[in-house]
Amino acid sequence: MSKASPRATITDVARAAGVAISSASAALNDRPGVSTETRVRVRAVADQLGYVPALAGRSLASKRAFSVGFVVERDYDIIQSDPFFGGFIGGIEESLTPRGYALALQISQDEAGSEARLVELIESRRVDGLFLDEIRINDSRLAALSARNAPVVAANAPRGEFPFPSVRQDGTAAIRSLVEELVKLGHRRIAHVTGPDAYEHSIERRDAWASAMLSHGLEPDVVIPGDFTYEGGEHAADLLVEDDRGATAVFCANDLSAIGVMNRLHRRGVRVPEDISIVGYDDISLGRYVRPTLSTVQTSPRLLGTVAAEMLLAAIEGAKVQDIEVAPAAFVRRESISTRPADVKH
Amino acid sequence: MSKASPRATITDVARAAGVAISSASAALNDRPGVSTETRVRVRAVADQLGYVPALAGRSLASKRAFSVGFVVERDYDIIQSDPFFGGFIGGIEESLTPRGYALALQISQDEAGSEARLVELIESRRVDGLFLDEIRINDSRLAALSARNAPVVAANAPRGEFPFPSVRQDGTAAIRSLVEELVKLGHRRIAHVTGPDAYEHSIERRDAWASAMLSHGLEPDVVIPGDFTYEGGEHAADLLVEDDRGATAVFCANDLSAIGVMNRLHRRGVRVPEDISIVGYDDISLGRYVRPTLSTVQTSPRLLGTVAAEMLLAAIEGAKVQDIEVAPAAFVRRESISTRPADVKH
DNA sequence: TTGAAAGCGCTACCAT
DNA sequence: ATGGTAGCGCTTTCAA
Repeated sequence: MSKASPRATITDVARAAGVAISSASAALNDRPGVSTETRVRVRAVADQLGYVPALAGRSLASKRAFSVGFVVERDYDIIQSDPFFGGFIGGIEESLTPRGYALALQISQDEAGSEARLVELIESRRVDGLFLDEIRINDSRLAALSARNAPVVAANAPRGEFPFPSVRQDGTAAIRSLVEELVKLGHRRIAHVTGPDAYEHSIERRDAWASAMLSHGLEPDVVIPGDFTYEGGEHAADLLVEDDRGATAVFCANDLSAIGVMNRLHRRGVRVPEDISIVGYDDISLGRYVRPTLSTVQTSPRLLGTVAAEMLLAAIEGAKVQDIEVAPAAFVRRESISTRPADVKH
Repeated sequence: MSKASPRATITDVARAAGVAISSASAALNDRPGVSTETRVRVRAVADQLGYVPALAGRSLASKRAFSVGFVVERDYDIIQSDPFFGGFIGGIEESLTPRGYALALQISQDEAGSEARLVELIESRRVDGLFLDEIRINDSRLAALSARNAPVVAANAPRGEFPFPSVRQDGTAAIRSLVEELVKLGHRRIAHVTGPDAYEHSIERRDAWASAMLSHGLEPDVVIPGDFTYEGGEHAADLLVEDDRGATAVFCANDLSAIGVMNRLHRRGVRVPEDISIVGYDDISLGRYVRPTLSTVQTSPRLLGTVAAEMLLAAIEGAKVQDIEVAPAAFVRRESISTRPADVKH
């Protein structure tokens, strides 16, 4: 191939096929009103010319961007170790590509920035719709986007009042069975290392833990603040060791902090699981690479992404989209839990 | 705000400001030929109307998509644990956003698919340019993209003949100093767990290791095939244990496989670093979360992303872009290495 | 400095 | 079934 031959346009195709532009368009897009013969001829000419429709033209005429946006709100350096991110995006892509849609991915460090990026994406009509995850209590993105009538699909939005359709994966059942498992192993004091209070899913996990504890007649009182990071887990471990309520098991709001807890306990001479049992949440691959391997709640970010993308495309096409609940997360027992140490009294 | 008020266009702005569309356009884009007074008035009207230029219009008229593409070639489930991915994308984003560009991210499972996606992105003019990483020997993407005159910037392309500009981070110096460090600790047999032969960077790391070994008068003969995965590392550990050449240290082509090696050795009763020292490559965060913490070569994916994006934008604007070399990767010593076990003879 | 108008590539409507 | 044509929202000449 020689120098930058300007790409063939639909006009070229029409001319070469000896038909009107409108017929060429109809033929290429499987619209009715074209004879089979014409359709075939146009197609042949089109791919002989290597014709690929230009997005900008389609976009301008059809008033659709053929892309959807996702803004990841993370510290640049933390994205690496993010559990949800990769899987969710992979899932999104999986539904998007066959439909000719692309994903515009943006990254933002903070809440204000991420809202600004979302608004910018939608207002510049760079995207036809948006994904939202990690919903905050009083999340300001919600009002900003509903005011603009943006098609939006959320992942794991809180139940109840919520302005957009959401795909959800229930984790409460898994949390209940994890508590039950620990109780069976003799544990009575099961602590919880939380996520940041600002997030709906932090609260949800905490509530699920608390209610499971209560249903076993146990007091959900050992609550250690965490922040979903490894370092937050390390700090939580320190607090736990200094705590005098003698927790023998800990349920952490995510795997990364659970691993922080685990490693810190180890460094301080506390044995896992002999002295303290640990359970995380997410099932990041890392959990299988640490020693002891981490018991956790297995979630399905990729599936959530696939479903979310399907929902969003439907919403963009004007359909009334219902919430979808995927199969609930499941408790996965690995090495990090065992029976309550014999010498602990209650 | 009420229902879907159609967004203001430049025509609305021009009319409201009482000027021609062309003047409004010039005023809004800082082009000369507009009086300060007009400029001010147009701007005022524009943001009173909440005007945001529509991408499709700009795109069609200016023949630019204002986005660039990146196709990640990964198994959907592996993306999660990918070290390079997140940082690189974060860096790209960092340079893109201030310039009004967005990133179109695609994911592909295999080589053929990823080439198809790249071609599709560029031919549909959905993007103005592309990033390439993980270059293969005889990478078919190269010809496909140069034939199409696509602006492309690669990350860590092989030195020598290469059709596109590349940002690179040298790792050979770090590998040399890692070998030197191990030699100082008394090691003589330093094995290498490779990446897949198909990748240029696998070869590069292996060559660097071999040449460092030779410069110390050591034979680079213990080469164990790996594939950059955790499981590949586990398998390599098995091979290593069964190998009779008595390696006392291993340099793995990446951190993930190094951690696989480490955990597997541990399970098989080989102590790290007492019996065998281990070094990885990448410096993924995970390396600091395992026990012992992993010695490694620290790379800078985010910086590579930032620089690559700057280069790509320049290339898109027609500039002749030179290769850029960022500060070399550095060897980071952590707990996974120590002196050669006393009982090993050579 | 300003305005008018052409045209980017496509879709969609309306005649024929 | 087919062709002509009016835009979509913007940039960019070119006259005035």
